[in-house]
Amino acid sequence: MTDRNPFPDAITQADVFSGLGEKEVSCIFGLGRRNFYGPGAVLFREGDPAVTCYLVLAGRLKLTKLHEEGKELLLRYISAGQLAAAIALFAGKNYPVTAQVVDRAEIISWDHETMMKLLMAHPRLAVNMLRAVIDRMEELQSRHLELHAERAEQRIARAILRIMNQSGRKTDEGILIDFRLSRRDLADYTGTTLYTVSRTLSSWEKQGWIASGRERIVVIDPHALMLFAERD
Amino acid sequence: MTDRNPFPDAITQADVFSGLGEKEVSCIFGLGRRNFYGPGAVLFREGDPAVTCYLVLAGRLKLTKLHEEGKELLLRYISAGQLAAAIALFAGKNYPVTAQVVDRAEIISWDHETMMKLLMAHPRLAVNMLRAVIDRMEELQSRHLELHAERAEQRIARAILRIMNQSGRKTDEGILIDFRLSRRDLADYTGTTLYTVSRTLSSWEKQGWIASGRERIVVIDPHALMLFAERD
DNA sequence: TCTCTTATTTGCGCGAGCGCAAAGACAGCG
DNA sequence: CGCTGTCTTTGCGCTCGCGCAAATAAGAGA
Repeated sequence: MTDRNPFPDAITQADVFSGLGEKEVSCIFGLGRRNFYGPGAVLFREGDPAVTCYLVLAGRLKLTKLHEEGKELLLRYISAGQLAAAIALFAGKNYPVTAQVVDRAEIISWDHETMMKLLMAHPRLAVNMLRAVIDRMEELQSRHLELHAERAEQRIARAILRIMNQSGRKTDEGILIDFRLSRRDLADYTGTTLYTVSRTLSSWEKQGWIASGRERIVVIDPHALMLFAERD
Repeated sequence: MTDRNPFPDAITQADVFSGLGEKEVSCIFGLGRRNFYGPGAVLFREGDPAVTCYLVLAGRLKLTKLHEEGKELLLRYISAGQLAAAIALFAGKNYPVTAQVVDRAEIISWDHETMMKLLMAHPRLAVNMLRAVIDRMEELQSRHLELHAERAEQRIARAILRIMNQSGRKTDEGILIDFRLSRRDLADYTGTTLYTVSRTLSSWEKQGWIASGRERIVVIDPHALMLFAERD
């Protein structure tokens, strides 16, 4: 993120750009708008007309879907190199989710017409996006199955392992999950409640599998969690 | 489906082909293989290497995902004009679901390399597929939210309404759901059990909202079901 | 350092709906 | 027309985990 290297390799080589030439990528980037957002900022809200697609350059978003007063579902986190709101390609749609910044984030965005022209000009880009969406579809299908078939504690275990794999940072204590993650977030992500998550984490902490503080989790024994998630 | 009109308008004008010329469509069709399948036939099984994409010309498929002995989730039905297994575009993947024929079905299929070439040659096709996948993603997200936030009976109401809208046929009794749909299927679709579905349908039958028999449901009062699904 | 706010823990009771079991209904087939 | 397998119904008990309430802990800001 220095001035000399405005688009780090990690981004220009993001999955959505694989197979595209350097020139094509910089042309695509040139048509987008870059912005910074602080923690808690809302990129778009569920129900708003979908007019803009986003690519996260740095930081992290969370996508949520609302249901009545207070109840919400945390659908997924979007981290650097990933797209959000592919839906905005298609005119006349509304965002089906709300996107909120977790950490401070840098984001590039394209409006609907621009992105559609880019897709028609670069079939490879369309195919890459198709792949990204299909991958997410698969993940969501798996979580849907878990929600249907597994007990609350197992879903919590899987959620922690999934988030750990995506965003874990190794420390001498164990694998630290590197952003604010409250009991409430985990509950919204796993389809349980704050209370159940808290009770479960407490019991794992007593067993020495994890260490946890306020909005902070360190996984000490991932293997134990895996076994727990897999067992009948 | 006469000899003179091997691909009826309903199919050649399917959403995935919108915006493509007649010549392009017939070229795409020419590269596929057509087949008939009987009820219960399995097109592909979860975990098999994904090598072929399918488009349903007539009939109906169901996509399911397995979890342990006997437990399964019914992800969605695929009816005429819809694609299945877009995942097969990408080498080295496995089918994440099982596809089974419900009624007798006619299906056209393309292997992985062919479809990938078609996508690169016809960006419009790629964009249409992207749209189809995104639409399904949205539907799955909504169902995921329901599974998380609503009680079993409300989810069953929504499921019946959704299936009714997709496949209802008007009769003098009410709106008939036009294919074999067992209590077990509904349970797998809504994430409940056969028992809960049976109890719920019985109670609605007593209220006169529906009529039901073995693997058969007629919706008499859709409005009552809607109100029931929406209420807190 | 003190205060205020927000996150977390834990006890307790309750209700939705799961799941077994057994009986009843219906379709298909010879 | 009766047999057989499958689908459906319904009673009953039990468990998971929700959800309130109240206490406690941990940051954030002045």
